[in-house]
Amino acid sequence: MASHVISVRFVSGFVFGVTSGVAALKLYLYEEQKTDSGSSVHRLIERFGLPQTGAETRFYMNHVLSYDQTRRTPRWVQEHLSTHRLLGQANRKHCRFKPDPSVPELFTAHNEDYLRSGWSRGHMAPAGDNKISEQAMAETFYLSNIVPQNYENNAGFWNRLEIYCRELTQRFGDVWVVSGPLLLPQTQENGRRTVCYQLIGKDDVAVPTHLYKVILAQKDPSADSLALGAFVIPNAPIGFDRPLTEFEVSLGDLERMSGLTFFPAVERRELLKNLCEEDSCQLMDFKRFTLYISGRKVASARTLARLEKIMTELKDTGITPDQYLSDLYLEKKRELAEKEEREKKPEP
DNA sequence: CGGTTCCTAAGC
DNA sequence: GCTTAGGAACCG
Repeated sequence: MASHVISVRFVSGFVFGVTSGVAALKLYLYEEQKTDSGSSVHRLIERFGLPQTGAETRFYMNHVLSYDQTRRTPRWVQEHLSTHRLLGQANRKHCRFKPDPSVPELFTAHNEDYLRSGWSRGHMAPAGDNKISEQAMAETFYLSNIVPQNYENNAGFWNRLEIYCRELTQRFGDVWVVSGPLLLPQTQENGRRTVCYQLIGKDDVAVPTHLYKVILAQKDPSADSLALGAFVIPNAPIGFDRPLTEFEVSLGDLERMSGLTFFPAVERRELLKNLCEEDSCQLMDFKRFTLYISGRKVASARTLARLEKIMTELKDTGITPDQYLSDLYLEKKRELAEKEEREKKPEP
């Protein structure tokens, strides 16, 4: 009976996100008084309070997360992707990683923990999903949104997965994504199931063994058109020969691994379609990815020498520029030539 | 796009 | 004098 009331309180708190701790406490106490067993507990709580986990939901401009004060990482980060919000001029070069000011100093990670640790700072809500606003992008650089991530994985497979999520908005109107770290057990040689993970820095930031991503996509605003995919990605290099579907898991399996219930307000979960059946779930292949990265580099080139180096190195991989990159290159070349000519003239 | 490292100028 | 902030250069 009591557990039923508590679960209702939990769901309503999640859905509306406004149930304060005080209100929850009052409801809890009300239930206690009804069973006539809580008067001393009541006084205890009023006088000393109850332990706090810091796992409460934290709201930012374009993402929402729950922080894990034990691991100094998020436990989940949720965001909403739509075509218009992916447009904008916000630039990550103006952003800097830093401790989340809303996380108590005792429980926060610091940049020094990651420096020379062997692990990169991996976004859960990606910076690239927040080009619409400088502030929204800056908030994704709070370390509350960051986990220690393998360099190659971060720049490669995970990067391609994030790009795929953004591409999904072109075929589905709305995409919701939940991302986070996992500390999965491994079976030792003696057969014992054991959780083992590295801690880095003075703050003992936990290095996840895996990362997960849950993708919910909606083609049109009718409720039965939801498609969902859940993925568990090893925190290690993953080559272009490994398809995303290789890392797909059932939602139930991921929920058991993570201890989280995703999208709890979705009513008829059995009606959810499989994302990888509704869509390709194909990440960029090596050629397309290399062309894409070259395009980004060309766009950010500041000198003609740099520009030429980018194109030379591309051709060295055996990949010939497509029309888009060729046009981008020529435009950039013209722009930089003009700029360097202008800088040459006013010479003393 | 995802990152790091190096260098300089600002600021205490 | 030293530390910090931010831009430039570089790599996958």
